[in-house]
Amino acid sequence: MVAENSESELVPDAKQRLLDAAEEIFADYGYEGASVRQICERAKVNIAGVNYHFGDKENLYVEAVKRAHMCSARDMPIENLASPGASPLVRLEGFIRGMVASMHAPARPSAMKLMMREMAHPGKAAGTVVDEFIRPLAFHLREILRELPPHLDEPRLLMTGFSVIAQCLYYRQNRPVSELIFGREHMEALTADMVADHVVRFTLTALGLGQSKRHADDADGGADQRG
Amino acid sequence: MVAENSESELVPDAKQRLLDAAEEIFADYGYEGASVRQICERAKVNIAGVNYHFGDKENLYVEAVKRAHMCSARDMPIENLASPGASPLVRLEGFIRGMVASMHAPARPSAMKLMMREMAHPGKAAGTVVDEFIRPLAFHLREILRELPPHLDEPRLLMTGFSVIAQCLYYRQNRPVSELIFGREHMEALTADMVADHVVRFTLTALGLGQSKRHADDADGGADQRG
DNA sequence: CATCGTTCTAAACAATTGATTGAATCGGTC
DNA sequence: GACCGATTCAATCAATTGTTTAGAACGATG
Repeated sequence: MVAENSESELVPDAKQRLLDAAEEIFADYGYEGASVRQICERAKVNIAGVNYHFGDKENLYVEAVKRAHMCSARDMPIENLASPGASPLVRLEGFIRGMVASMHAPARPSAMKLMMREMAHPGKAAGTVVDEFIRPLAFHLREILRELPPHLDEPRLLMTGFSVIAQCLYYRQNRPVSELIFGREHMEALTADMVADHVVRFTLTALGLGQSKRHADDADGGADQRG
Repeated sequence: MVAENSESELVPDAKQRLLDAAEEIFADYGYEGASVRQICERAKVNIAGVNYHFGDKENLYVEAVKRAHMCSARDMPIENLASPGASPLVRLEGFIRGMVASMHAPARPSAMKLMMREMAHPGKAAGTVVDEFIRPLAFHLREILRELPPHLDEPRLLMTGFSVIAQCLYYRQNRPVSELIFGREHMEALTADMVADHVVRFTLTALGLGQSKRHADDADGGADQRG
């Protein structure tokens, strides 16, 4: 039997170390840009370890992506923020705020980077990630939008969801180029709360649910979540 | 002297063939994933040609990206659609429609793919592309938004521009994963005009410039541009 | 024809890649 | 201690990588 993990194990298992290192290296350099030697060096594991524990480089990549998406799924706004009894409006706001927050400061940055990289150019691990993580999130948002007052037909529902997700994803997908355009300091001045407030207001106003019961105009700053 | 190009030259120069091939291969497989042999094979050029004409692989990549951005800059909404005398509202609508159109069906797909790949993970060629192409576009949009009725402060101006660009970029950056989620047929049902109409309406409504002089509610379809 | 610079070609370069081998080491069980 | 499966190790594999070399082919000029 495999030793699993003894209770007083300060350093993780070699297999876990390989997954940790693979997550970082693959996230930074991509699949082709990363070498198994580089990964094994960071993981402090012999080169043959990747073949012993995972078979080959490709399978190590797939397993790293799978674990990355499982780790990133925890702080996503599908479970923790969506109180099923609340009104669709507050559920939409919760969805946006949760998504902006997890994009702005993910619990595991390298896991998020790796997942976004795989989503930008879907490979062998994309199907699993979409099935277990992305699609439920997208359907969850669509169900929220479906219940909202301006009842839309299906294509409009789809595009409205895209408009919401696009605004949230932008600050992660296009942060490097945005920093090149406007300077890093201008981008770092945009906190998660500012971005979330803007996206919520922009989206709700676009849906015609704007200044009804929302905060008046500007200068609120009452950020409750994200302790 | 270099031969440049004789007038009755049916097949492009070897240097041009290398750039064409590099554009496609780099766009499809990325910098590390592409090999100079693969590029030279498609370009029907000897392996040493890349070293003779460009020095090394990296410089070939940079030149390919530069040319790709110059080609893609032609059908972008900064010059052809922005009539400087028009009102900022119609200029914003023109900006959005032009950007959505060039994202939906770019004149050179591989050039667009290569440019987006470089922007996703900025490398040696990102600075040039940003300076000569992306930043003017972003500043152009910001100037339009600055003149619009709801006069915003700088951070809000920035985020509003991001909301606009994010919606346009989404359909190019996240098309593969969107097809995985909802199926290719549902994505292909979204024509460029539908997307442009939605983004224009969504954005103008969000800015409080909604149903004033725009088309009434739905079912218009009067797409003028894009002959 | 001879000479020059430009361009292309075949061949090989050293280096790195992912993958594999067989032996050594470790931790239990008999 | 002997045995066993699990794990790790150093060493090496064939293949591919980007790069370079020397020489041939080309066209123009003298």
